[in-house]
Amino acid sequence: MVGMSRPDGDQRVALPQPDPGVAQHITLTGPLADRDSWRADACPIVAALDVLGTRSAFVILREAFYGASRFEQFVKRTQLSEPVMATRLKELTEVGVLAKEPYREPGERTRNAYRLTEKGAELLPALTALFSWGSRWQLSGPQQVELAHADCGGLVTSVLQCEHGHPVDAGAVELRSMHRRRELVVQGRAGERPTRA
Amino acid sequence: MVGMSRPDGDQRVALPQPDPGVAQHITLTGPLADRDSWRADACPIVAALDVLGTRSAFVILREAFYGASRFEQFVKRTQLSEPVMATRLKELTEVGVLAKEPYREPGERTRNAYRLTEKGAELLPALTALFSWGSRWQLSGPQQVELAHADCGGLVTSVLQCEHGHPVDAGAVELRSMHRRRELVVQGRAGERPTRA
DNA sequence: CATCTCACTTAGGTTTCTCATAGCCAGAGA
DNA sequence: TCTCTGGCTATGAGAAACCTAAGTGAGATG
Repeated sequence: MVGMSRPDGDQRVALPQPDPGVAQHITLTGPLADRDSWRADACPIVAALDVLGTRSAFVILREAFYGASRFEQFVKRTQLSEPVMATRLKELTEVGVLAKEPYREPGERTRNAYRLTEKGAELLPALTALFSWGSRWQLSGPQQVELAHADCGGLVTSVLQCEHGHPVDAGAVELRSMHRRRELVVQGRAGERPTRA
Repeated sequence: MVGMSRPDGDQRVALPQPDPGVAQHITLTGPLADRDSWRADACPIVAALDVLGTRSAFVILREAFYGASRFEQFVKRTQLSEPVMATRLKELTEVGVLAKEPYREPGERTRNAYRLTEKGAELLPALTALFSWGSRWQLSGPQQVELAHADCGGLVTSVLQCEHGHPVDAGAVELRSMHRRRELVVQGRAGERPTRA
């Protein structure tokens, strides 16, 4: 997808000179410490990409967050073809990221709207993270958009935080195997679906 | 990529019954309010996907964050083929997400290590967000992994925050066009690369 | 010099994503 | 009943992402 064709105005620019790599990484703990002793068979990132692994899925999600709900809107606003749109909407509905909701305009027949479910809505941090990164490192020039906090006007980004509300530095992230922690459930808002533990 | 073939143990499971879509979306402001009046030509998400739009790129990044740096490690740990690895590493290096760094083991010839640059390291929130989402909504069963805060042991996720440190609710996000805000630069740590404005 | 290994490259083929074009069908309006 | 429209579906083709298998080439080791 690197040379991914984009139909419209391309304004990609090489922005910064990258530093010779000096970056912290995640610490592997316990039985995971020896990376060559295990395989990432159940990788959550890959599992997520099984659902959103296409450009079209991301773009459709973007428009869903921008407020689109009807087939026609999705097609027009994403510039994707109708066949792709139909396929993707069906898939995203099947996996529960979108939900069909019949609606009827006066003098029209019943049609389906596609709305984000809670599962879909929870993709916002992922989309936002890509948005911020792309904005900072890949785009330049005018005509840019940004995400702002309605309350204070500040730029919105996606940051690492632990369930106790601490800001988490990249160097302070550990990967560990999850052995049925039943006690650490905190901060789960009521009505949440599959709260682990 | 939805039916994306995965070489190893697949343990995808249908977890929750999605609700009939009722989710807040982002508010479009100013000239962007009428979504049909503009095209998302310079979409930062698409720009990001131009770089990481493949499964292999994500998986390579994952392993980079897990500590891999050598060609052989990347191949073994990602289960990707050598041709794909060579191509992807070159591309990721070219766009500045990874940087080559020559190293030499005693009794070996000089080889290249690939390390995350700052640009690459800043993808952690995006990877983490996908990680959390995939873990919560797509995976189940044992053998799962999770990200924890080294300091307190709490689960790490990616959350929305504005530049003033406020937690941002999904309903409080606005999309606006960015007209050269030179004043609002806050919180920029020294040494940061392309701080806007 | 011959051999080995690691880091790639080349060649060939399959699957998936995408597009454009052309239907199809349900229901409203004439 | 005929037509129009919006929401899909079907078909066929090109590009891209992957794979396996088989090189290549630089620098150690024997």
